Amino acid sequence: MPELPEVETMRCGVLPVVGSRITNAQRPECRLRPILFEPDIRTFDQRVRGQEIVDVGRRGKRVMIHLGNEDVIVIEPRMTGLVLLADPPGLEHLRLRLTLTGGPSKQLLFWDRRGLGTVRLLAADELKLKVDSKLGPDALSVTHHELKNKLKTSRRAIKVALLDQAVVAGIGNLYAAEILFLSGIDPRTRCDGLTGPQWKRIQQATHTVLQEAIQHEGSTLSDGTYRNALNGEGGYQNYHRVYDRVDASCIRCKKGRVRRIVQAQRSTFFCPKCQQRRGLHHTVRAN
DNA sequence: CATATGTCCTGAGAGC
DNA sequence: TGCTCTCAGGACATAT
Repeated sequence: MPELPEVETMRCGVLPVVGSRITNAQRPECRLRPILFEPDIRTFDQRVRGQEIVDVGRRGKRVMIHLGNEDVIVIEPRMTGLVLLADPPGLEHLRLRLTLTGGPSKQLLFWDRRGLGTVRLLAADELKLKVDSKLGPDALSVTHHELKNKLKTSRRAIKVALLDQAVVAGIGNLYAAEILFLSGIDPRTRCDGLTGPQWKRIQQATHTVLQEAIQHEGSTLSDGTYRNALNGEGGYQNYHRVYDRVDASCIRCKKGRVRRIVQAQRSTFFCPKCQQRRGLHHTVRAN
């Protein structure tokens, strides 16, 4: 679930450890591990030991921990991963512990209940190949020209295209629905049928929704998994306009009822009245 | 037992 | 026909 706002909240939460030094890296207690952990923990530990954390950044839905030797720890939480300074929800699913010294926190943790998340230690020259080349511009800074140019010939539905991290990095299922609601655009609209002003509205709505969500520290859904770095809940779930609100009356027009459809095997929520399609021929069929 | 948030992979089918 | 684009489905692991 962590999408851009949740990952950005994690990033800000661990920012205070910039300037700390890593004493060691361990894969604690549990034998469970992330789907991908590279290199092996022994090599990982050797390479990070004694290194200073010089910055904590973010690329799309990944947290980037930059070390003094220019190596970067790239953490991808995927469905249930958390980057924490506080003690985790349970020790059972703790996947990585960095012991720290010389700063406000004595640890930086990666906790992941489902274990689909990944942790990689990459040298500077590997970053371009393994991270940058797979991601489009960050959703917070993407321009409407970039969106339009990448998608104007695409036959995909706009909702599906917004989830493509190679197009724009950071948007997931929840925020795609919120963004298109704010844009007033039917999620089934084909990209090649969108007009210039519509691309601009999508870009503006993307910025607005993501910034709002960051201010509220992301969305903690009913499963309660997502937490900020101090193990607190996000607050944006109370401000969702359409996500997970099937049959509720639309907050804008008050008349339409929020509808749920399935696109690319994921739920899409929208208001059929506020998000009118212009013509059938510009729409991608959804089941 | 179906469902949920993200990504990667494969294979089939659509369309230029 | 041939190439490219797109989507369906499975895999990953777990709790409601």
